[in-house]
Amino acid sequence: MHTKIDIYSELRKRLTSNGFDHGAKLRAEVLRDEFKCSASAVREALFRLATVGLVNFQEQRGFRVPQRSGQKLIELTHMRVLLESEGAAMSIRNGGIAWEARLTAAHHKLSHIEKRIHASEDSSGLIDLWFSSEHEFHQTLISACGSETLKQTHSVIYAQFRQQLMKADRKFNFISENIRQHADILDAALAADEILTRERISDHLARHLTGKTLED
Amino acid sequence: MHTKIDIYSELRKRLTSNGFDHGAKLRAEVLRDEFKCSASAVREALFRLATVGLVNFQEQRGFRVPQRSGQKLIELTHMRVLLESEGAAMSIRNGGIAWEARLTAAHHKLSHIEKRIHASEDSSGLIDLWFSSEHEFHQTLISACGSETLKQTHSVIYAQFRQQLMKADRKFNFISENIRQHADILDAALAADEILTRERISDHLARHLTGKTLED
DNA sequence: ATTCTAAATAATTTCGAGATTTTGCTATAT
DNA sequence: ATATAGCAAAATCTCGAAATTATTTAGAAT
Repeated sequence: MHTKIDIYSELRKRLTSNGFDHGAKLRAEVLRDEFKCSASAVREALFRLATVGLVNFQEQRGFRVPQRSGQKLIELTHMRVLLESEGAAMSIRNGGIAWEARLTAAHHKLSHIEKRIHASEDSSGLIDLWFSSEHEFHQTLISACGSETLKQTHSVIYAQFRQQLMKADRKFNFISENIRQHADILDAALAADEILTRERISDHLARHLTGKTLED
Repeated sequence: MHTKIDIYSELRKRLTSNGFDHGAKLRAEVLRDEFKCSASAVREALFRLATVGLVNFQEQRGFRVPQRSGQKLIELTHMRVLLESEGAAMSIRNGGIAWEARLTAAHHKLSHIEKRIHASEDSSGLIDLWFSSEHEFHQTLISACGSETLKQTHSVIYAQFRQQLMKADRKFNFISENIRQHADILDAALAADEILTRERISDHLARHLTGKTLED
């Protein structure tokens, strides 16, 4: 038996990691079987997901997974740059040793996984691990900013960003560039150089501003 | 008879304009009478409001209006500065004549109301008008930024900001300072001076960063 | 062949009753 | 007096069936 929160998190996970196709219809009456609960419970979860942008809802027409869109990815990337730059700058000012330690740890973990992906032929088993480690690194970057509001907003935007890329990011052609960029961000942050950190976050995300990342 | 969207918007309006006390309990079984509908319909609306931060929800403990909090107001103000500065700068670059015209119009309307409030003894009849005009001016400021995502995020943050202030802003002690600040923002925006516009938006909102605006 | 209409089918939304959980009250013991 | 346990009342949550609305299909007319 699944609890209400399980339904929400399970759906959220699928919506951000290739569990549904873009544009797919999400019928409560169908999903209820998987979760062994009523349609209303699923419906409620879908509603909540709709207000954080991971599901589209239309009156009398049900729920759908948002379509892929180059414009949307550009906007989400822009928001990420805005929020992460600001959050990282604030963390540099307020974070102290504890934050630096957490950031170093998060980078160490991410870096290890990225190197394994870079080395191996078949990286399919490492995808989920990379997604969560990449998320953790970027989350840690802003974790000492002192604003719950900024962190919550970032988490909403990040999930939508991930959803747009759930198909595209699976080939890891970008991985060697990424390894360097993550290290560069870490260095700038540890050097407490706000301007440089902002620049490097911006550079890191720049490849999503070309409108090319969604092409298959 | 009320439709579902009416329930949502009516509750949203009350939650941002002194319709409920801070911390008040929101019982679906009670509110159903006002809307002449089932508790489930109200419950659904409350859920949706919870995910945009206008209502707090706790499992098995129902819904509440968020408490006032100096820290939260500071964070929301900071987010407004971040989003409005960026949105205004982008609008300056992309907006063109049409945007300038809309901004001038919005300012004209707001300015007219602010002067009436400044002059009159009893401004209570003008409160709602001022709220909506002030909102419209700030919304217009970022309206040509080209990013739906930024505009939607701003609208969520703005609503929460307004909710924090729904009691406090009713005395209008700040109004004469505000008249000048809005005019200054308009001037800088029309002069296409991005840096100055950013500064003036920041100055305009600065009084909410002191933690004093919530005191009665 | 195409367009329009109407019936049939399918999907979505509303609703209130029953099940579950929390909260408030009272009695008892320390 | 304070704390605890048990009981009663109230609030919340779940669910499936009924009502509403959308979509598809089939038939008729241009």
